Amino acid sequence: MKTNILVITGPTASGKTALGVEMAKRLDGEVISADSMQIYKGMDIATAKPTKDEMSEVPHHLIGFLDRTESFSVADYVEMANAVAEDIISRGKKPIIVGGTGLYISSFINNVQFADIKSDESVRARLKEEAQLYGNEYLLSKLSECDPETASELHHNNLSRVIRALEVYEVTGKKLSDYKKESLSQKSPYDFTVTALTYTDRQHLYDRINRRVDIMLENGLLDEAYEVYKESGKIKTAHQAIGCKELIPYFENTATLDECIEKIKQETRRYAKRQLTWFRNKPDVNWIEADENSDINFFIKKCENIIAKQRNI
RNA sequence: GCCUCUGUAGCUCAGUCGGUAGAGCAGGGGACUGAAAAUCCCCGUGUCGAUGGUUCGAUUCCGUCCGGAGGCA
Repeated sequence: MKTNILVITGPTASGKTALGVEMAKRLDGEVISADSMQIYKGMDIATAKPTKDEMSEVPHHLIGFLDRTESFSVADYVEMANAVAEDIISRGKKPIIVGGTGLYISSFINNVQFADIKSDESVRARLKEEAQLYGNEYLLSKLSECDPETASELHHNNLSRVIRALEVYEVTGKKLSDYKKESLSQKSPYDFTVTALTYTDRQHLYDRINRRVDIMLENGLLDEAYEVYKESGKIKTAHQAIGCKELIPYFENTATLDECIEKIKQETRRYAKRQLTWFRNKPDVNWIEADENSDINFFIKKCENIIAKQRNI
């Protein structure tokens, strides 16, 4: 019988982390984080990592293991998450996926087999230059000649995706659309029970976000962001973290602190909206809908009810 | 008290030489296979401050009233 893995997701600041810890305690499990920013060392406040207490109560994996100067990708994530899950199960424990990076979670659930095509910076740079010289439309039309299927799904302004598709074709001679089909050939060895937290009234979520940003500042976000700012030249992907990049204008004296704080809040709200969009239209998501009065016990109860309907968890 | 300016989308403002209006921002929806906390796409009906008048027709012109800003005493 397949192992059933519990997944806890939802927008940022919805309460995933705390629920993950509680469910791990109840199921004798360990948490596998699914968060593209918590993988990095440092940035503990900005990425709202679980606290030291939470991590000592329950083992957490794939958090804070990578230097900020390193780059990372979904393919790396799926590979590592698979290895960790296998290890946890071999020790007789339950893996629980907790996080808000939709692409990572979906790729793990669908057991996407990423082919061994690393990104080629020189090819990317050249394509980017071509786009600047001849326009985005030109690059997309170039893609539609070698990979019409992918091209038809992309907008010419979505340069990074157009470039990636062209890069794949140039480096391997094979279409990205074909790779995609092949990548879904193997079903996951696990079953999944996906739960997603949300709030009946979006404003409640936004209130939580605004409050959490204020707390982050009280906890020393400024110092942490400054550390990241100092090494910004060396950082490849970690600089995208919300809560760090928005403070740069403040450090460079081109905006006030208040303006930057507002920006952090706004970007976080928008991020939450995108996360909701990601999961809203995915099949088999069990939504846990909270209101302003819901506490951790409410989430635990709902989650347990959902699990109770599964046979193999 | 008098004079001038001003009141249009949640906010900042265009505009209609009279035929019920449009940008930016905010916000909402969507996509998503190697940077994903990223990247990209789509979405603008609102008693045009209130009330009378002129007119076939007023948010637009005129009168009055109520907000707001400035100037003179």
